[in-house]
Amino acid sequence: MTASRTARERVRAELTREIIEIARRQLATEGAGGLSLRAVAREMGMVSSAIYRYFPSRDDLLTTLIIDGYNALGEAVERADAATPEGDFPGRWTAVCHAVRDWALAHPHEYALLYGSPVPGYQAPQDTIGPRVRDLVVFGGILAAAQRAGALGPAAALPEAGPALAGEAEASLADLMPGVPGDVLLRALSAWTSLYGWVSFEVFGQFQGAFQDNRLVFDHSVKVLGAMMGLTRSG
Amino acid sequence: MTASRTARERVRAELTREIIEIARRQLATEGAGGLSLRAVAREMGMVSSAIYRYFPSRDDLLTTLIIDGYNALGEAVERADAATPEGDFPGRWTAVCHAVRDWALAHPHEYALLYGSPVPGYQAPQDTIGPRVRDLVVFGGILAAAQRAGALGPAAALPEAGPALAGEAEASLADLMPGVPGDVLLRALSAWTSLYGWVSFEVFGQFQGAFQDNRLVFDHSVKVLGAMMGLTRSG
DNA sequence: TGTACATCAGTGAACGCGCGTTCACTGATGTAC
DNA sequence: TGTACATCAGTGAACGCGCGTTCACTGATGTAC
Repeated sequence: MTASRTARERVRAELTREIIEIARRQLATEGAGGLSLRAVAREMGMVSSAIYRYFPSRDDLLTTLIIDGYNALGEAVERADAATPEGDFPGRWTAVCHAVRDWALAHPHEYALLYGSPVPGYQAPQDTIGPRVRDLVVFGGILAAAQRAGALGPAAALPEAGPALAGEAEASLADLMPGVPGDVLLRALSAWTSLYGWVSFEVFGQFQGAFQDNRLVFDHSVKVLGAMMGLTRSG
Repeated sequence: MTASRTARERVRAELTREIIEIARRQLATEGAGGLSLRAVAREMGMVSSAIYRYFPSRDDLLTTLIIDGYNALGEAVERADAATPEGDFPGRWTAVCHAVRDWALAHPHEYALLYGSPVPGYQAPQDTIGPRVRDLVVFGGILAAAQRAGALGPAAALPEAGPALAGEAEASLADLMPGVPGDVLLRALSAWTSLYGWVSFEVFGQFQGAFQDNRLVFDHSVKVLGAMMGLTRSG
């Protein structure tokens, strides 16, 4: 009977979903490395070996979580982009950024799984590649569309921070960088996060051979950031 | 005898160093979470409990490694800065960036320990705060000095990438962002790494209350990056 | 509709492993007189 | 310089824990005639 076969399969799908859900929750409390099949089984009220009816190994469960994570982040980014008027390219970029940040803050351990230290002993299989770049694809789409629309020019004048924001930046960073105006401090912060963002991407394997010579690209990137901060020579 | 007391103490200091050294090496092969007192003891040719004569617990050893890591990175950054002519502020910034990247690539697991996912169950004690900001202090010093020297103006015109670099960027990213000039692609890459750098800092606890309202600061930062990319409205 | 067989989910015990930490101990090294 | 005592490093056994994975099994669910 197709109906009854579907019944069994439906239970199976249901339990599989439940396992993933519990695993995700455990990730959130124990952290990336502490994911344990036995703990999942315990919470399911199953004996530990029963999990193997659903996932052939711990790594497969981890892979599923990773793929789901990239997809969740990707969907959030896609939704944020789609909700912004098509021609408002700066707005779309901003929306994407907020989507990434909001999702990450709401799912810190999943974010860590995707963009933090690689899980020791775990090698991501091919299946993760597609979902992994979903956010990038959105970003790329925005840039490409802006280019087609003629809305991608040379760097524009950077927006000034309001006095409130500049004041907060000065209050936070005055001891580290005395005398530097808040506006510059904020740009410096962007440069700093860009530096560590790059290095983390590279060290944690997010780039994996994207460029022939990472160092050259990095070097240029850093010089752009220096100019963005407004640094010039003296003496 | 002061001499003999020093002898015993010298052995102690020596072995302590050796434990740290082995632990650091293990970090490099096993990853951050896989650091094990027993494994260290094994490699020392000691019984596992003997380690407790040197470190009261696993977390203390971890703390030592973290502090040493921040200090090593900080020293590398300080050296790079000091080796650049004082008035060459863009050069100093660039040198600092390369120092961070070089150190991270040379010590990926230590970098992961410092800037990757937080180690589950580990709470960094107060002692780490000083070493943690050594690199930032250097950066702050450069900016503050540039300010005093009048070498910190409004954002300068961003440097163009040479044709070789632009070509490589286009080759790498053409499928994601078709039609976008290489020069813009490179700026976009900086913006992208800045986004994820920020989010990682915030999620992984590097900011811990630096600003009253992270979201506002982030929002401004993102708009600066949008302008840097040259995004404008259309339609 | 009813029966014989095949498929599959879940059980329970076991294997072999590694971990952090405690504790009573031995024996060497250092100290005080 | 020599002896009695205190300090300290390292030992070895043990506690109690959790892990991933395998395997022969029971019993329920689905399938074919």
